[in-house]
Amino acid sequence: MEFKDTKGIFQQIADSICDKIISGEFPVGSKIPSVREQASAVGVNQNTIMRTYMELQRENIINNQRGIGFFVTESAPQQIIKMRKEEFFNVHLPEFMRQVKLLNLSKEELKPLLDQLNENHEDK
Amino acid sequence: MEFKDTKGIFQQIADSICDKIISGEFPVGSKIPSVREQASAVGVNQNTIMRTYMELQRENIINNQRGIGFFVTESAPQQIIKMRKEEFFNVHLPEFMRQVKLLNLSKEELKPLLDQLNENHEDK
Amino acid sequence: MEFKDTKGIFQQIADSICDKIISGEFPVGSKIPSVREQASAVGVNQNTIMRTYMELQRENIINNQRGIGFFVTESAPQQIIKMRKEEFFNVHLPEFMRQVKLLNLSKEELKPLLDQLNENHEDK
Amino acid sequence: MEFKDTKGIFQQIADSICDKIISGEFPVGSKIPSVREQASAVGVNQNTIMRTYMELQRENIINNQRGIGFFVTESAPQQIIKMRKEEFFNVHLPEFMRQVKLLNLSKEELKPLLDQLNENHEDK
DNA sequence: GTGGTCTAGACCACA
DNA sequence: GTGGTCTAGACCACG
Repeated sequence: MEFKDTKGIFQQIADSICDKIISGEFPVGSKIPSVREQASAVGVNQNTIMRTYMELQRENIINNQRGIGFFVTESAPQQIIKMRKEEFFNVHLPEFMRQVKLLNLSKEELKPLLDQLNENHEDK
Repeated sequence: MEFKDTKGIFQQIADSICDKIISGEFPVGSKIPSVREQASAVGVNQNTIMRTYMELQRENIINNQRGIGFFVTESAPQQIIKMRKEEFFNVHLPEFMRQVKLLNLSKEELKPLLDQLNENHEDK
Repeated sequence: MEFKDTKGIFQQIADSICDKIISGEFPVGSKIPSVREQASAVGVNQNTIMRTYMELQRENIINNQRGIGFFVTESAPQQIIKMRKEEFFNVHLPEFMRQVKLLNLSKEELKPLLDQLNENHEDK
Repeated sequence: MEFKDTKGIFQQIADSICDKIISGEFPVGSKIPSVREQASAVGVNQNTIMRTYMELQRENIINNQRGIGFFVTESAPQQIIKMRKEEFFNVHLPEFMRQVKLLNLSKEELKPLLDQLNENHEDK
């Protein structure tokens, strides 16, 4: 049996920032909130935010212009989407299907999800 | 912003035992593996298993006959399914749909899931 | 801080036998129930009863006539009462008074106890 | 026959903390000693204290502010007193009266207790 | 510094 | 053999 490691708070914050990048809320090249702003916004210690930003910088998702702030890199959205899709198909989807099977859920019960899929399809 | 606390190993083991209860591998009234057996089976310390079992006992999913072992209670499967469904519809499904939307996934990409749903439907 | 050790099951059974000796239910010289009887009566393993009896024998409260059974000794009641009074005044009474003080209980609330005391007095 | 389970050290520590809460030594809202402090203070392992605190938290007697410490809840004193009174009248008092009867104790012998009661009465 | 989890190993009471 | 408690010591995330 393998155990999943903890998803630290800093990771969860990083995820939410990535969400905003791929949803367009933080466009390529834009400045993301400062450490202080972010810290008070999510009610967390500045150290934790700093660690989040450092991590994102290491992954080339943001970069730092000293004294000014952190900015979304050119390649950020592609990178994030690639990582997310991998994670989705390797982890979330299988786990979701396991639950669906275990609870023996019907199409009826998952109607909202099916509707969602139809909308996505239309976008293309 | 709310943060999910770490899912400790003991919790993950509890979940896997619950899985086995609702899948019928551990029927109502049956004895589940002893603390020591379970510990060596999953490669974990006895204390960790003990904590798992105590937790499940507090939730009336298993009970204890001193010197003999832990047994699956009558009400265990219903309770677990109830809890799981709540968690599914309140947490997992919304999160799953959020991902599906964010990654703009098509029906095509989720074909395995749709097949799964069709099978479940037929069982009924 | 000092911690009280466990009162084992065998001890609790011994106590209940002593109760019956000083209350007259098991008079001096009488035969107490056999290990097997006692075991099935209190729903406990025979080993546990055996240990109880051995303990009581060591304290000269009962003695053993091989092949016949265990009998209440001449000195048993005095011994027990002496031990009990010591324990009562050194342990139970102080603890009881502590609770009474902590919960700030009134005479009214302890009326049953006071009545009990009056009855005892009359007996003398 | 029912057997009382061992009162573990962690339980005894919990009781002593409850004592301090209802006696006013740990007022509502105040921080109780940290796990490490308490552990070294009572000469016990940290895990044992941790278990004590977790138990008290489950009963809503204390709550936790991450990284800061455990604090006495608003409702703690009422809860504790309620529980204690129940236990007193259902368990301790009957047992005490049983002892008093069995040992045929007189008012004279329980004078300290009666004095205690008079003091409590005056407080009201 | 705080809580929180885990390991390794011991010892106990009970069946 | 079973559960159950405790110790000693380590490591983590968070403030």
